[in-house]
Amino acid sequence: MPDDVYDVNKRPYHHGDLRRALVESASALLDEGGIEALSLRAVAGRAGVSAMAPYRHFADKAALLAAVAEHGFERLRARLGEASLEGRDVRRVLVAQGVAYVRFAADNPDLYRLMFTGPPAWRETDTSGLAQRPDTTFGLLTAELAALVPAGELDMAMLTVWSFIHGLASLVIDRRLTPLPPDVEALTRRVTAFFGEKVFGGEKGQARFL
Amino acid sequence: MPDDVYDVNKRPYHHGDLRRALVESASALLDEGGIEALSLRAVAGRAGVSAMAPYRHFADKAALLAAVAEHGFERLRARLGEASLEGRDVRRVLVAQGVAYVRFAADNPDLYRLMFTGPPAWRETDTSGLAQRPDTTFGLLTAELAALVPAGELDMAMLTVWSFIHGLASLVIDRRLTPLPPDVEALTRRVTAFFGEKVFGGEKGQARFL
DNA sequence: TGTACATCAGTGAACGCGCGTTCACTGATGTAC
DNA sequence: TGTACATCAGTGAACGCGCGTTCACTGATGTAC
Repeated sequence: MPDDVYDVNKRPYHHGDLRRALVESASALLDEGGIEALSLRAVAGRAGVSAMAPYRHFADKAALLAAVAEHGFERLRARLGEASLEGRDVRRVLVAQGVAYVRFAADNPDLYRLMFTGPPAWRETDTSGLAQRPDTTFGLLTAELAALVPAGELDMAMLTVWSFIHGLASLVIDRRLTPLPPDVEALTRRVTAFFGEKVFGGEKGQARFL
Repeated sequence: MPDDVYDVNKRPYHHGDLRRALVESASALLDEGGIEALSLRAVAGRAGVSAMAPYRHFADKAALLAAVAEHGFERLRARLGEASLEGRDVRRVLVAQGVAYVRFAADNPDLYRLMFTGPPAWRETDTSGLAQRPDTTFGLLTAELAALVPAGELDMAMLTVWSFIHGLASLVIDRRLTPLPPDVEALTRRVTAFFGEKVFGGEKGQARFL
């Protein structure tokens, strides 16, 4: 009989990095079965751990969901960061970020819903830290705007941009565009460019793009 | 002892208009306790009827929810219709409709979420009839656009407007604007006017509004 | 280096709950003759 | 006008399920001396 030391299948009693593993299990479950598949027991089971183990790392289910959402924002931020490298033309970057934003939502619809709408229990909670810190998602998306609009319009422009892209992403993942266009990404590119041209195209006398 | 005929509290065995009563009970529960409070049993109970009675009128819970959402779209459509009477200036009407739209969402957040996102079970279902018939909500909101944009841009303009206003409404009801502005309605008016001016303000040589 | 012991990170059984839905039923209504 | 009977619209008990969470526990680890 092999000693336990040599039994690869024998998991150590202590996991080592269970918190991270739980967040990843939860994200995977969300991806595969949607928010309904995301039960605490399923998350624990997928991480190879008993149903009670998560309580060592999270106060309750809501706390785990918050960590999943936070992880989602990190991933979205990374995508937007990549998009901002697509050239030096500010308008082109904005379109690239818009496309990346909608693509992220389309690739992770249930995660995106969790990030923004969350479970009903969050309604009264302050979850502002998740999305609005200026160095995070929203900030990245709108950091370029300062170069395009007068200072006095910056707040309005930021809110306009965010509303537009969030609305577009939401309509796409909730299947509210009918008939669903065959190429969502091409549509996103077109409408984002249209929006950008209208809102920023004529500013400061610069040439329109696209 | 009074005869049953004289007992006002004695409900007749047959309800008479239970279907409508159930939709109204469900809407009220949604308003009071959110989507989590909307169980089939609670809906039946509030209508003063046994837990099984709804099955005479709806195939299952999802069918009841669909009826509630449909009712919501009717109410939203009525609000937008009223807003369109606020004058003859097309841009002014568009702003009024935008404000009415966001106000509807803010007044009925859980209903609005049900209408657009719905329960997970709807994800694969075709619910397009709810929102996209051209004579309904979306159509009302964008019917005015034809006067403002070239025919070739109409599709893009409609999608832009809808994305913007749906995104704004969603951010408001999901509390994603921090700090929450003290007067959401004033903010809505400002940003909608800003959006309208940017997107339609310079078209066809007409003067900008607001 | 060895040992005692506090602390940490898991286990596993069980509880209580509300849910959607099934089942077999009964009271009320409408209609053919 | 009366009656038989099909159909409609409700009742009420019960089922099975998965859930989040509680409880008391045990194995593993780190540290003071």
